[in-house]
Amino acid sequence: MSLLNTEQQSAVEAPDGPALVLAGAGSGKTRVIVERIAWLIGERGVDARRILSLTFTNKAASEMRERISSRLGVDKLSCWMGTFHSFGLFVLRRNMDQLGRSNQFTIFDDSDQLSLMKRLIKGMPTSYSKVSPRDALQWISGLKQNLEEPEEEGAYEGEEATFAFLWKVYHRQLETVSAVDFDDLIVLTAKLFRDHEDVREKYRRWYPNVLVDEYQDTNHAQYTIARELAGPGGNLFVVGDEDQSIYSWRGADINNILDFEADFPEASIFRLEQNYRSTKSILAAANSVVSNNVNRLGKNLWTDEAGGDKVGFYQAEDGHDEAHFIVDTIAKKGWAPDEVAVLYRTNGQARVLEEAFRKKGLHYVVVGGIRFYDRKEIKDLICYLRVLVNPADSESLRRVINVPTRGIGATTLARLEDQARARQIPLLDALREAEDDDAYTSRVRNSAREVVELIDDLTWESSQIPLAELMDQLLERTGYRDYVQKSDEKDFRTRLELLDEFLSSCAEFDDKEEGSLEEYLQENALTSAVDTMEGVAASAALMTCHSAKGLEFNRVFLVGLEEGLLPHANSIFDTDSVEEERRLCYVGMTRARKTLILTAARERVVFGQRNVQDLSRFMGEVNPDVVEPLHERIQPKVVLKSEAPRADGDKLARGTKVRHAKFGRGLVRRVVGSGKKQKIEIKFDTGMTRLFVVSHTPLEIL
DNA sequence: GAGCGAAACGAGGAT
DNA sequence: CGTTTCGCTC
Repeated sequence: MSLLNTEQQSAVEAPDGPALVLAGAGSGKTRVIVERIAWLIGERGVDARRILSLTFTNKAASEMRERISSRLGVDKLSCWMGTFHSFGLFVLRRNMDQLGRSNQFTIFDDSDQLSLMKRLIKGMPTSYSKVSPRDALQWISGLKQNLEEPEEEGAYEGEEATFAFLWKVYHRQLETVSAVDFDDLIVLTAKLFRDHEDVREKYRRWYPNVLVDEYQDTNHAQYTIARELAGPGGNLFVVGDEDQSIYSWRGADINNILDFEADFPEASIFRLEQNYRSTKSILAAANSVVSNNVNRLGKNLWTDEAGGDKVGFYQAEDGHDEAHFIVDTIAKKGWAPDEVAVLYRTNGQARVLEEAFRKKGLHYVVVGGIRFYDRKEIKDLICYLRVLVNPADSESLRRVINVPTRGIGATTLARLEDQARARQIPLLDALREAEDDDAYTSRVRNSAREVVELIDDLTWESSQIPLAELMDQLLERTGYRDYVQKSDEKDFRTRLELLDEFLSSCAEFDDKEEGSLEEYLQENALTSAVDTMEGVAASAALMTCHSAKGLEFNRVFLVGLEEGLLPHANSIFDTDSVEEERRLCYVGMTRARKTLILTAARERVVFGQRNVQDLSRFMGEVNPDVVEPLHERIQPKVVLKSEAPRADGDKLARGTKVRHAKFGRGLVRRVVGSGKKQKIEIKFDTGMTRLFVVSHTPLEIL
């Protein structure tokens, strides 16, 4: 193992008290934390249990744990390591009662939040304006992450008055069903530490050493947790890079890092500017882009590495061409797929790339996008399990109360919920009472009994039998497999496989022989896409720049360097947002060790529309001395554009008979828009109906 | 209440 | 373009 350089060494041996390590990309900041913890334990004789290390993902935590263990030569390392969210969960499970709430609670993910908010908006008094559920949640989340609450009634006008109203009913409902959202895991913990001295003192004494990685992406509530734990002059050791702050939309406050010196005047400050990851060319390219940001402390990364290959740049015709260029390059260079990453700005870009990888027969994994537990089938089962653990969770019960359909439709559900609300009892208990209530039809009463018995039996069994067995029973008794099979004839196979996959994940949990059903659910809620990335052998990784944070690869393709994509269209009117996009671009570029290839497309299909794309401003900022254009094609593209007769858009109207070069005769059903983007819907004689962009469709008017 | 097709809607990044 | 909601029929 190579020795640490002088800067790293002095950071590792920083004196007690607050310390800020400003560490550039690839400067070994994780290594510094690893060595710091090893040093605290090995040299300073600190009890490992007294160390709390907070990371951005659970994967980062477990990797850190492994490195420290092998560094110290121990099997089991008893430091507490994990994300702020898992730490919040850890604290709340033991102290929620201090806040007057049950220690047993469900964690709501964003789809739970969204459906709850949608319903709350529907049920709002008409005096409030209609708002979008997403906007409402965002407004609420923005306040929460700053540990703020809405001001008194009357302080707001228009939309904000509605948001403030929703803030109240939203949280009232969360409390009623004993649930917390992701923000609450942080916010409630921060409040617990801030307002409850006994709890704070307990944890402060237990964890005199607090370390925070990726400090630039902490929000105010997370900062409060760290500050309260460490106390004035405490051993708070934070590591971050202001150039990699890419989560302001999630409340991350870059000022936490910019103001550290002001917050902790006695803090030791260290700067790590030597990069050990990338070649000179890659570093020069990345530096030349990020140096265009005004709002930064400013540092200049350097490296002893050789220049390496120049940074490649390929401007493709369109998204397909871009994807083919990538797979062709991988094949031509003979790169092992697992040393390659393709990084993009939006998840939507994965589709075309996947297609190309499949066609080329290259193994790949898409990291992120739709999570496994977000799939409808899995979510249904999770909701059943949630009710077993938390009978007050009426939100989860209402989702599955009629899944598979058992005769409790919207009207009955509304009646049951009215009952529950009037009597202030959970939905499950309202269902219990409906069993014997003549006011309901016998069909409903039977269904109610069925659900109640199912929940009661499984609740009892959940403490007796392994989770996989419990799941089996659940599937059996609900007839869920039949339900899936019947509901959709086409892809029921994949969906049944999904169930099997879920069953094996349950069996895996059983094998670990620790933890309750409750912990299983909570663990799942906090598992990130990157956490589960490991284990897929010999595959290229396809992911967003955000997901790639903290990772590194030998070969990196950073794709879609176009205005509107990177920088994203929603950011280009605001200077601060453009700076964040630039940092995101920088993060993407600095993931590369040996090869970095940038690509852009001249045209791209966005939202089903073929658009002409401008080259990204960031591409223009890359130092041209280190760029090599790759425009000579690997396989000369055969230009075979069929010059089928083009229909004149003006003559197309509803009812016009047309002939499509590929699909044959049909009838125009509707015409949308005009000019280049005009679209028409055609119903063909074959019975098929499709939508076309007129200017790109070989059509003939009959 | 269930089931189906049509219409409308919304699409950034994620613990 | 894919998903959710709407509105109709049985």
